[in-house]
Amino acid sequence: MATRTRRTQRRTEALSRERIVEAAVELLDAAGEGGLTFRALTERLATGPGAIYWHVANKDELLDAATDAVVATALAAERAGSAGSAGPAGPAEPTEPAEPTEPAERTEPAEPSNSPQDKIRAVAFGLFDAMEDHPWLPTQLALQLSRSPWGSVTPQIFESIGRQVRALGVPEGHWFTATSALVHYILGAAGQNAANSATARTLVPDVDRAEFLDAASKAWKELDPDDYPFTRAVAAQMRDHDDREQFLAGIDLVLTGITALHLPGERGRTTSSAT
Amino acid sequence: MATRTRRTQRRTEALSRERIVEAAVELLDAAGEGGLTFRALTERLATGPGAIYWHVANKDELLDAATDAVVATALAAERAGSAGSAGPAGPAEPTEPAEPTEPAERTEPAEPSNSPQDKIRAVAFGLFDAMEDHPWLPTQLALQLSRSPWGSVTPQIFESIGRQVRALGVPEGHWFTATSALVHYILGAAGQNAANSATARTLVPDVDRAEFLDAASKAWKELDPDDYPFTRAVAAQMRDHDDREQFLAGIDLVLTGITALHLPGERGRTTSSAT
DNA sequence: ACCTGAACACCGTTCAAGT
DNA sequence: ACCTGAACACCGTTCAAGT
Repeated sequence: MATRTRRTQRRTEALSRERIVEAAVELLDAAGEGGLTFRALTERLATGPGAIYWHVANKDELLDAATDAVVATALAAERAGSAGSAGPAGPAEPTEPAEPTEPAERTEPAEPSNSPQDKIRAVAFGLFDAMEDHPWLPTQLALQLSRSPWGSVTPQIFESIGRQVRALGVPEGHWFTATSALVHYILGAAGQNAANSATARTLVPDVDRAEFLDAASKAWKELDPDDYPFTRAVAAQMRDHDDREQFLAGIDLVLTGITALHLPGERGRTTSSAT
Repeated sequence: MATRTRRTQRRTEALSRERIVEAAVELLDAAGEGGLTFRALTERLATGPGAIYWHVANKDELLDAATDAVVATALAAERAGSAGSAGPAGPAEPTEPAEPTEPAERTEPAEPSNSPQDKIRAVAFGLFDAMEDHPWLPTQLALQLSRSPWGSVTPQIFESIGRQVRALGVPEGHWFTATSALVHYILGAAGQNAANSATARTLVPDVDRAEFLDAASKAWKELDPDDYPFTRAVAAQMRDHDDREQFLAGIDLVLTGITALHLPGERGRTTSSAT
């Protein structure tokens, strides 16, 4: 009732950069890009703005730190999953069968084999999931990239993917190209997917994701037939696609390109595909 | 002299949505994301904010319109270059022997052949150049994608690439996957490159791009050897890479994956590579 | 129908002052 | 060294009023 929202929690731990970043992530998760405000932060942390500025230079730095933290967690979680080279790594990750339209016997690499390809897929899905959990992540990633292209986040992702590119046997001269291609595809596709999910949740909360894609598909079908013949033709495919399956197919496509172009001897072996 | 900046130009043409978007692009080009302000716009167009709001719902819509306009121009410019459809698709695609590691006799497809591959490269470089000319474009693209994933810009790019994927002979069932992979790579890689250029220009105006990459490369070499062995190893490659050559190599990599995976009969023919 | 411009609510950031 | 909180400059947006 009081117009003055009372401080939600007495400050138990001293203010610290870490605590501030943590609160920032919570605010972003709860209310999106617009939810992170120095005033909201101030209230949640039970301080004044000056206290925050003591630990953090400005809002951009805070956003970068939040982005860094979330990406680091995603990559660390993945690394743990494939950690012990020995570990049987548990049964088959029965998270959920997904069950999209029909096929997709397995959407993801069910058994975490230790091949470089599977590790790349694991890293990719780690980022994929992080973007679904934190819908603000793709945008912030793009913003940070434009602020400092080779800043703190890029090396993290680059390293995770690059190690596996090296393990694949790609000759050193092509490491940069191959890794860049993978990273660009992964960030782009995962981001697009996260945007879909977020829009489905936000714009039409009562409607599920399938219905959202259905609406988008219908919009595509109503495009000008002269200007957009291809997009119209592919509208149904867009509606019916399963995200994770599609994402995985794209990764395999890039992996196939890498092996075909840079591992002339082993075309057949590397990528799974239909087989 | 007067503290009040006099209206820079008497309004010659009536205010229109088109004129507003044009001014918005000019402001973005001149001063970046922060340069577009309703106050700046108001002054440049010699009006009040209310007039602008008569033609445009809000700032997001204006940014979307500016993004749309720039992308449309980029794609139209490319389309003009490769007009004819009659082409018998040429002999055996002697586009270029690739030969990555050192030479780069010519960075881009010099002669605009009519093969689908070359048209894809042309579209890609059209977007690449647009992002270099308009450093705010990658970020706005990402923002628009997160606002309305299948909005107005996506179909434009999707259509341009997708038509060529179809012309490539990719079976219909794979159109969506193949086109998505190409689009994600192109947007991601072009955006990263644009960020590099923009940072080189902005942060260190007196220093050229090569020196900027040199600095970034040095930063990579100083990363923790235990945590970042790959990134450190690839730092020199990052420093020495030629942007357009690299960009093209990535496109060819994805194209190779598409042909290898989806055109089983014609592995040799499509993408140039070493042959 | 189209435009004006004062006013409002909100935001990032600063800084003199406290402990 | 770390925190407080009032104050400042600026921004997107609204709206009663004009033509």
